Amino acid sequence: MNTGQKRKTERRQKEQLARRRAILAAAREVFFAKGFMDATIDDIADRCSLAKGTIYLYFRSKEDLYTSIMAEGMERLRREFEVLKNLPPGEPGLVESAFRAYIGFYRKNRKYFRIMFLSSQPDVRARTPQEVLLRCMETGMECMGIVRDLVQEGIERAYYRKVDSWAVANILWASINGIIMAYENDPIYRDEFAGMEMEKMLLHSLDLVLEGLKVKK
Amino acid sequence: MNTGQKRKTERRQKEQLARRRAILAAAREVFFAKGFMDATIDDIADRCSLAKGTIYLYFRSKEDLYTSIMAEGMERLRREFEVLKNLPPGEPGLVESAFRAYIGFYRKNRKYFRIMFLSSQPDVRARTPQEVLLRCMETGMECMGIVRDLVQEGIERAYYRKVDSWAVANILWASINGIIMAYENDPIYRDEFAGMEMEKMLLHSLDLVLEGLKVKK
Amino acid sequence: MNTGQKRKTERRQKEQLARRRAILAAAREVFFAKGFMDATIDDIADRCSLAKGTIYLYFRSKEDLYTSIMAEGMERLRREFEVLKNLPPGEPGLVESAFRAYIGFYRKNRKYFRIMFLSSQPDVRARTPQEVLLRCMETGMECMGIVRDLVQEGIERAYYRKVDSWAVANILWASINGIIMAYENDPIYRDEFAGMEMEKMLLHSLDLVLEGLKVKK
Amino acid sequence: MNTGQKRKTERRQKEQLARRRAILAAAREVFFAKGFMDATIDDIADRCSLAKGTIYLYFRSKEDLYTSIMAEGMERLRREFEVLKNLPPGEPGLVESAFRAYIGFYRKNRKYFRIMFLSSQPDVRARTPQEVLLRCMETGMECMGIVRDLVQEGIERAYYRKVDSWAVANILWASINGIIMAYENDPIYRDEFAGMEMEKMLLHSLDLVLEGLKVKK
DNA sequence: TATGAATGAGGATTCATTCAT
DNA sequence: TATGAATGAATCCTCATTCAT
Repeated sequence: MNTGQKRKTERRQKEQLARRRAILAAAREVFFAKGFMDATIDDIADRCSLAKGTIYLYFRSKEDLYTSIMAEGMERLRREFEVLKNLPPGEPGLVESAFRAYIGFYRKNRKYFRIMFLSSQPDVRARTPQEVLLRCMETGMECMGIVRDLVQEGIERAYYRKVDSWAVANILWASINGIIMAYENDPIYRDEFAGMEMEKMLLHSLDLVLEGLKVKK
Repeated sequence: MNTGQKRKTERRQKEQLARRRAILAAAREVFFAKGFMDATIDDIADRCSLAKGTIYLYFRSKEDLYTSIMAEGMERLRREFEVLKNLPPGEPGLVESAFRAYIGFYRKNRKYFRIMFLSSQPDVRARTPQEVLLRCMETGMECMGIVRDLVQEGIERAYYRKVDSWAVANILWASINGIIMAYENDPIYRDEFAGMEMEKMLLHSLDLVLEGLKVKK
Repeated sequence: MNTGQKRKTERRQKEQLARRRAILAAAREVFFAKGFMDATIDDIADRCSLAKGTIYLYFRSKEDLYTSIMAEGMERLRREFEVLKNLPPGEPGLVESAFRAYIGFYRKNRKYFRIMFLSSQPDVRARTPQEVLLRCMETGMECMGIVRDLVQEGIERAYYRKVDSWAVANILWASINGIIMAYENDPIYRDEFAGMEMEKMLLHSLDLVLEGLKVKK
Repeated sequence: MNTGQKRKTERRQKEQLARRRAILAAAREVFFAKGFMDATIDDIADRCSLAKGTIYLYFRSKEDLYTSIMAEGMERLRREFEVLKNLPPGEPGLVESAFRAYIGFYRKNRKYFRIMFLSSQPDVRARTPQEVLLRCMETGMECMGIVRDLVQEGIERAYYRKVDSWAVANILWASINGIIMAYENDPIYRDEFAGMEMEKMLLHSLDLVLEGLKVKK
């Protein structure tokens, strides 16, 4: 009630938030490095110099931690795409911007990918609460919605052929994911096999799809 | 030495092969249903009515079993693509045929997908022998090589623009994987979100890319 | 020193007592409901809306709390029996009165029974300070002493045979406990098996023993 | 099928039984000494020189072990009482024989008592499968049924008053339990307080009840 | 005095792998 | 070769207790 107490509470909340963040940071590193199965709570506790029990004051379980990282990644993605909403409409090249935004997101958050999009093993799924999966999917849908709108606008302005803009958004999305996944799946893929930098491959892909979208003269 | 012994040996080898197949079949079912982490050797032994110890006479470890399934899937894929080699060259629509071959493969081997392409978690990777990963990748490359040749031929016959045929093969491949993955990742995706059957989405994607490949008049 | 301070101290002491009682009340409910093993200090702290640390300002340990409840029960029992001391001596039926007093106590304090008489598991014992066990036993002895006196009086007035009055007191006591325990041990016992209300069974028992005590004509 | 195999199987079964017994023996000692809460699977494994995991090949859980001991005790009790069924009917003193049988059982199986009759804490109950509790109760009922029959016979032969023989059986049973419990609850009880050996006390109790049963002349 | 965050020892259970028969 | 009993390392989570504020 009085200001002293209020301050105290505030500081405590700040500390709690900081602690939570520290744990999440540790968990991120450990999960990124080892995956769900091989990561241990001890690893995480050690890395943030807290007692094992403390982790459980902030997160209910190993799964809870894992899905928190998933949600974190999705939130980052959402933020990256928010920017696109504020682009001046009507210009050509907006789809390309979206594409580049996604690439940018990937570049900045490589490690999240495995956790966000590649966790489809039944064992991992079994441990992920439906609710979290749904929230992740919704975020993805939201981002794809933005892409769809951009495509739709291009169609309306006669830059693009009359295609199903929602499908195109999905396809663009999936293509990027597929390419990233191929590269991520094996570090040697890039140089030895694909013979091309991932980014160059992604731009190739963009070019191909955009070309396919264009109205023919 | 004598024919009797030979026969005996032959029969024994046959039995061994059958045993090995039975174990693989059991492992397939179990891994498909539960994923690597949640599957147990007991599950597999029970399902093929063999003793746990017997499994270890045929496979070195749980990982060995898992990667054998991976290799199995790859082999199936290779066989599916072999057909494409024998198509009469020069006709248009060959790329589409390859695309459809891949879709066909997926339709017949849905469950292999997770194991073949989605096993990129570091924990699973850590347990997969490099050698197996390489073999899988080679098979993939081989298949993509076929697609590349088809694209290349299209370019030479002036059906397609002069693009990097290897990149296009990779992109086609990745797009399909990306789309399948999106659908596989969540069964509710299809109806609730994408609003479209996976196959229709795949064909959309093919259309888009092919359109992007075509020479403009 | 001055009256102001004194009042302050008094109020503080009152508050402390109230706090202590609140904690005991919470502990009672929790121990009654869950037993020692499954009860947690958190449960207790939550139920009395105090911080976990506060509990430790009033009680040394979980065991301390538990044994305090034991002592509490014994104190209630003692109070119930105090009444018997003031009964007009010499009348017949005094033993029956004692018996009924005990039943009355049980009826009012059912939940204490488990804690008072059934805590003989070595694990619970190991955590109970000798001193508390002794105090409990002394209280029990005191109450049995009253019963013994009543029996003794009956003998002297030639209502009863010349038996060991102390043994009889013990036996009466044990019989009641045994019967109550049988019923308490399983709620289904009463209806399904014993085919009789506990109280009726207790009175049967009293009747049998009293009959055994009576001088034969 | 062939004799060799059969023998093998037989021996294996024998070994398994022996192992199971060894584990039970170890568990008995540990549970007797420490109670459920303080006993650990490690204790038990150590005591029978087996690996912890081996325990779980024979028993599903710590609870399963505990209740197996309970059942064991009940089985011993049943066997002790079986003898009574074969007593020549019609003689006086049969009830006394039953009483003595129970005392004999107790003397031989002291440690089972805590586990059989004193496990009424809600926490212990919560971990005991209903089914086991029921089976235990049934065995108890069966034994009491024998006592009831003996009482009934006494009534029919006019040795005893016309009382509810089932209630008397229950009361006899409960009295013994109550007395044993009092002594068991604290080893110092016997000498310091009751001033009498438990067995003497039990016989006192028997005397009292029998006297109460007798027909008065 | 009251708080409640932090601690970390402790224990049940699982399961891949081995090995005696 | 086939068996399946035995192993024991590995790990998640709980909770009584402490202590800085």
